[in-house]
Amino acid sequence: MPGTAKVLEPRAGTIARLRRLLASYPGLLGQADDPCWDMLASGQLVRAPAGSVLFDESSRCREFMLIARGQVRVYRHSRDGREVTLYRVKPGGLCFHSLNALLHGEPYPAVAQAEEEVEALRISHAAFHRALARSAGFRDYVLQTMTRRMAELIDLVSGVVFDRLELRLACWLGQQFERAAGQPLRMTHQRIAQELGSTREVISRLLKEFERQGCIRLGRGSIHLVSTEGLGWVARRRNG
Amino acid sequence: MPGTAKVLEPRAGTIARLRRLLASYPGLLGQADDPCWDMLASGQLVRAPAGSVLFDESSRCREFMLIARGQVRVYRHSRDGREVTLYRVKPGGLCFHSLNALLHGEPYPAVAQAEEEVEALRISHAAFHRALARSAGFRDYVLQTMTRRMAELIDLVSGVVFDRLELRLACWLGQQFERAAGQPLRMTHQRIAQELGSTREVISRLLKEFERQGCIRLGRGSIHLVSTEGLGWVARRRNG
DNA sequence: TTTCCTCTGTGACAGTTGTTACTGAAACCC
DNA sequence: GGGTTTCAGTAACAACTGTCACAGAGGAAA
Repeated sequence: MPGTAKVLEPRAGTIARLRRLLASYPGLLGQADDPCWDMLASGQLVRAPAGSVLFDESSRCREFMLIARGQVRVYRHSRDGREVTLYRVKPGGLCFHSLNALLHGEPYPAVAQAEEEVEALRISHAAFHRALARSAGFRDYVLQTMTRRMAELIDLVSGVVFDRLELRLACWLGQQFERAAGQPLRMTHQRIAQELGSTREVISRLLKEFERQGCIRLGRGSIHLVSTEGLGWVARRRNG
Repeated sequence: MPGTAKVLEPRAGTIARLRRLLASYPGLLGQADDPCWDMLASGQLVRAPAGSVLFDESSRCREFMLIARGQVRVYRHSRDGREVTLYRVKPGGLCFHSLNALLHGEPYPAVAQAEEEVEALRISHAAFHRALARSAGFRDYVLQTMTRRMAELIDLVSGVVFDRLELRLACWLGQQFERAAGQPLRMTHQRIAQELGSTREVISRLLKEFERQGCIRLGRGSIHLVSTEGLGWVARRRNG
């Protein structure tokens, strides 16, 4: 049908561009339909520098964001200055808090901070709701992603309730080294404490113990993996 | 249109019956459309006695359930025999774990146990997916409920990470007394421990302390409210 | 080099929570 | 009543975690 081809061509170009941009969203693109592409095409590409706060306890997020590059850490403060990471939003995932704000209109206390420079597709309230109403693919994507995140949160709960900090730390280190393919981690003890909801001194103490056991080697601002087995041996004693 | 009225009559009857049955689901019924009613009408009414386990760590739940009466507690075990309640499914709510199983096909380790006799509408895998694809109202309901539950879970996480058990217990008691309109709670210390992920002795110790402070009065298998203010005073020192 | 600042190490201590062990009271069933 | 089970109270202890205080190492900047 050469007649329709002309009309489709610019759209095909847009779709190809979006496909490149959102290459990390197989779950979304794989089942994207027309209304979903409409929503994506209406999105506005935005950038946020590393360290910038996307929303915090007081402000509320009014738009829906699809992260194309970089990652966002969502965490909570306690009154006495401690923190816990609740989850991370990476390319392919979505932010529960923006979803919550869009669906219920109520803000939800947490801070979202870009850990690296973030490039994201910003989608308006209206376009989001339109896509949710019309695109089966988008709905599936949202539901799938939400339930997966919920499962992570439940693991977090049972970890915090049942496991000693030593075990949680060992597991966390194991994951990090796996992601980094064994490369040394550039990370201060303070940041690990904020990750796990503890304090610097306690983390230092436990790390030093791991070093004495020959699992890791500590440097200033860095942690080197020495023995995956040793770390795994500690981590396997989990309780959950 | 008297011609169509005849056809609609049995359906209208079904809908009226379902409305009565699911009276606690305003969020669902308020926006129910035809495909949603189809799903509900296809459901099978089932009963489970108090104490029965609907699914546990090994079995997986294959159907979607809408609770019409009674409530279900979903919790996790630790290796050493402790428990934490993750959430409750009550009339009007839905079970994340069945959702997870239906959407991802993977089981998720937790136990669901009826706390009272439960009457529920059991909906098949197929009918669930059909409704999800066709009913905007059902989708909205699912998403709304899921995000609300997610918010509860996040509160649970920050409570467990930041707050002392004393505060969590005081808050929990406060909520229970509020629900019971000040009536004494019928509840053993053991069950409270399982609720909060602790042990009986610790809960006994804290409750005794509350009694000494004049907040509550303890009996065998029951707790009487003495001073809402006293309890509130403890609970207000939260950290989250 | 000197001066900061950040990060880490550490010891001592306190508070909280879990564990063990045992006691007795209350309810329940014969 | 007598025996049994469930529930609560308690004390002593151990383990874990957080807090405070301070020392010192390593870098960066002046």
